[in-house]
Amino acid sequence: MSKTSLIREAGEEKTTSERAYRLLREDIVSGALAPGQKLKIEMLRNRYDIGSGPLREAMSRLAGDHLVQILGQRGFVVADFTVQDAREIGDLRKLVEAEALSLSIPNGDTAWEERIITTFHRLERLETGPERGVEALAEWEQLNGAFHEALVAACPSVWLLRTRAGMFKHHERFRRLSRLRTVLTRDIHGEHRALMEAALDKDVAKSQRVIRTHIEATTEAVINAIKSLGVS
Amino acid sequence: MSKTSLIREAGEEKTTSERAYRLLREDIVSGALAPGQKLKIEMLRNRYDIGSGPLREAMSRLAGDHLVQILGQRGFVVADFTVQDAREIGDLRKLVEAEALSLSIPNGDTAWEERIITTFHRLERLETGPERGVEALAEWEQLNGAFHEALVAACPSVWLLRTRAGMFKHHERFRRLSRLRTVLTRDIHGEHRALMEAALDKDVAKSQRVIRTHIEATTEAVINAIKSLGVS
DNA sequence: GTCAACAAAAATATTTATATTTTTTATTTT
DNA sequence: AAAATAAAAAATATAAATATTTTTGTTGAC
Repeated sequence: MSKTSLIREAGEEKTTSERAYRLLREDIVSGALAPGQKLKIEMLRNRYDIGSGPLREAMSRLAGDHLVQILGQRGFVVADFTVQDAREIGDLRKLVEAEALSLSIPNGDTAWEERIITTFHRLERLETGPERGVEALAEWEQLNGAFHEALVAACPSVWLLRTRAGMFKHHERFRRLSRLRTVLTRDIHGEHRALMEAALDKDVAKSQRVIRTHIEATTEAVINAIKSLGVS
Repeated sequence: MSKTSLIREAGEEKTTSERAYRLLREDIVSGALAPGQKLKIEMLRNRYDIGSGPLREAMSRLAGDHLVQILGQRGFVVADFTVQDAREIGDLRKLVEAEALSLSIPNGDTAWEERIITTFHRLERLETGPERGVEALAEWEQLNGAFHEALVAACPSVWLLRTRAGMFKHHERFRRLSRLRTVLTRDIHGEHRALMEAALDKDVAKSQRVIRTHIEATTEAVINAIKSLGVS
């Protein structure tokens, strides 16, 4: 079985473990593997055509990311979450992202500004364009993530960025859930514009205010969505 | 070979993977496995008498904690660190621990206060007692960790506490390094006392000031120690 | 003689396959 | 209904096979 060549063609990943990690992570964040669901080795082997070794390694790594929980001698489950988790992660994201932004702004050069403008326009095109359905969700998520990342990209602390990215990724699990259910009454596009303008003005205090409000609003929307779904 | 019974006698851990995780983590944090060192499977198998499967799982998990780095098809290494890392982790710890403390204080009950007092006194006994050598280092580290944890224990956000614990643990790698080399000119004991008093007074603003100063001082000491060691 | 290019060998990492242990489920007995 | 037992399923660990990287040694050009 020449899996090797196939992997190499795909391009990036050097090992089966890495592929398993990426695939599992995607399926957990997207919700394809539901919170609380048991991750049976047998099932996953069929699903991805990957042996138990690499799968176990991938799940161990995901446990470090708090996306998978290890149950003693009883296997792995997708990490469950509650309304409380959504609130906590939102608050922590607020704390960390505001800090990262305040360090990024005074450090931002022309390339940083251009990246913000570019990612903003891509996002704008999708947000103000013709209404599209659920298929646009993954795309919006991608562009939204790129915009937020562009804002903090000039922050010199990789540990701060790493922590921010972790919280953002976790929040994505919730955001996806909420967008499937709620009509977006918020003016997200306007919030994004305000964010961009404050950053390009190099107004740290205002940027922090805006991002905090933005994340708070997102968190509230997510929490309402979760509650309406009847999740604990 | 009846390893099982041995594990069970030891008590806690249900799987070999978990034991491997604990052992490796200890050896990395303590410095027994040096930063940048290659973690060859063969070597680790001899060292711990554990098979490659569990070892690889443990290292994958440690990669999630950023204590181990995965090198494509070329194995694992102990995560290296620089002066820059020490500063960033210190700053992040400052941000997160001050926030956790400010949420803990208004939430603290009598048991919380008693725990702070208890852990402080244990630490005080060691810090003001007869001068001891390097053997007391691990003990001091343990008591210091317990005191800091007691302070934030009433914080209701598990995600915040989790992040704080991660940064604290990372900082421990640096702290150990610094204590091996530098004479402690700082009045750490006094800082700890000020910290306890501000917390028990339920003075959030003062507590935050004190903890920030305390962490800053620790970070500076660590950075000087690293520089004197000639680490990049 | 030194350096680079190449090929073979060794070392190492990774994966799969197999064996063992543990947990869960079903069945029977008290 | 509760406890005990047996059977099945699942998780975990070991050992063997496979693939990759690194090292070593050789050849040939300059």
